[in-house]
Amino acid sequence: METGHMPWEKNFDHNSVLDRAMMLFWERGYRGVSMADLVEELGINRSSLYSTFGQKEDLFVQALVRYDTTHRQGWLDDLARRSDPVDSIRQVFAEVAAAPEATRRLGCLLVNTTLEFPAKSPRSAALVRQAFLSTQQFFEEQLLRARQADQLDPAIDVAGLATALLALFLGMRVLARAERPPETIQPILRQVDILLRGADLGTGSIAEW
Amino acid sequence: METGHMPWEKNFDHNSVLDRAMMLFWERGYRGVSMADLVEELGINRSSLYSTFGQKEDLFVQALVRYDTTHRQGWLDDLARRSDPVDSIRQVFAEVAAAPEATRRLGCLLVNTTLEFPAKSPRSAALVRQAFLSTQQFFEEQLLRARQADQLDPAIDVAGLATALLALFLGMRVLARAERPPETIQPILRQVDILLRGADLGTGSIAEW
DNA sequence: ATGGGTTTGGAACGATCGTTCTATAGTATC
DNA sequence: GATACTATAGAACGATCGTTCCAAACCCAT
Repeated sequence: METGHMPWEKNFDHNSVLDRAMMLFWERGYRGVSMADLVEELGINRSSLYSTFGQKEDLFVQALVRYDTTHRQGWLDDLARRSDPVDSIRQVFAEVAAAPEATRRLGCLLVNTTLEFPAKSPRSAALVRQAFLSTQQFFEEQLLRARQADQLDPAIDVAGLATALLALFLGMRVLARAERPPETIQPILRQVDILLRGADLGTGSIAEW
Repeated sequence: METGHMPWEKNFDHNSVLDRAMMLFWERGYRGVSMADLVEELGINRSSLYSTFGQKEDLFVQALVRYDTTHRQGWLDDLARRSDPVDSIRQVFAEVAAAPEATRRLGCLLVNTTLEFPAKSPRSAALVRQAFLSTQQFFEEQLLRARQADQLDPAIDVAGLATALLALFLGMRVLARAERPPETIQPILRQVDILLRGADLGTGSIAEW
């Protein structure tokens, strides 16, 4: 059969296969990808797929976890590391809005999953819930850091704004998945700025987009 | 067979059957409802189902249209008729947040559809796109009416704010579908108020929630 | 050279999918 | 009362679903 590897090690890279599976679920949704599709497009054998990743739902959960750690958590961590607290928040929206059409149209796997699963997979639901909470906490932490650095109107309700930012972010992802031209999403960025500036503060301390 | 009706008239009500089909799709998604489910839960015969509503996707599109006209357009029209322009906008968010758990958890069929369908059904995609646009226009119209009634800071970017409100609304529906306790959604209402109040206007002309 | 352990290829499983088809029940018209 | 027409009931279709199973291929250890 000519595999050219040790019989106890797989002849495919675990994470790269998982990444491709994640991509397929991202594009077509859980129910839109069949096991036959996975076997074909991952270039991995049916038996290997089951022996390494378990059932379809198991595989999906693993793909979802991987998405969460790399595309969400990793992304947010990068933003927080690279930018000011206020700018890191603005970057979240800016990067989604500025993403190339193909990427933007995928939306967010976590959001897509929420709306596709009708309480069927408790693990997925819990994962998504936790991811949303974590994103909200990201916003809240950045706002707190901004406040401490005097970059934020002290009158701002940090927790409340963090929730609204989360909702704006999720809504942006929905709009991106619908076939909206990018320029119709752009105005959201300015409204984020207004919220960050505070209700009654006409400050110029925040740089332009 | 004892049907007790004229052979040329159906023995079920078209719209009430369509409503129940819509409800099923709303709860479980397009792919989550099989034709067998529909036959069983609608109490209508398989053949009747096909002869009156066509194929599954046809039925879904009809259910989607019905949802759009009754639950979205009709709802928004009611709000606009019953309230001040500004209040009608606030009511949109207030009613979603205040809806009973069971209703809130359904989210919005149009939003759910967006994320479930990966460009598979062009009709559904077009419908959703149009519905989102119409909702955005609702916000914009109310804002314009508010401006004409001097209830709105003239400096506000009406079109931009309408887009942001749409995103906030969609995000709220996503959060509602995830298993969030209602009090975690509530803060969004205050942020909507802040946006409606304008970036640099500390007015008290807007009533409390 | 042989045997153990593991991946691989691909057939095959029952269940369910959306859809079609045939036979029957029922009421009008002629 | 025979005929035409339509809704109903339910069997049946092929296709595809997720999953399981088995034999062949492979490399190491002995």
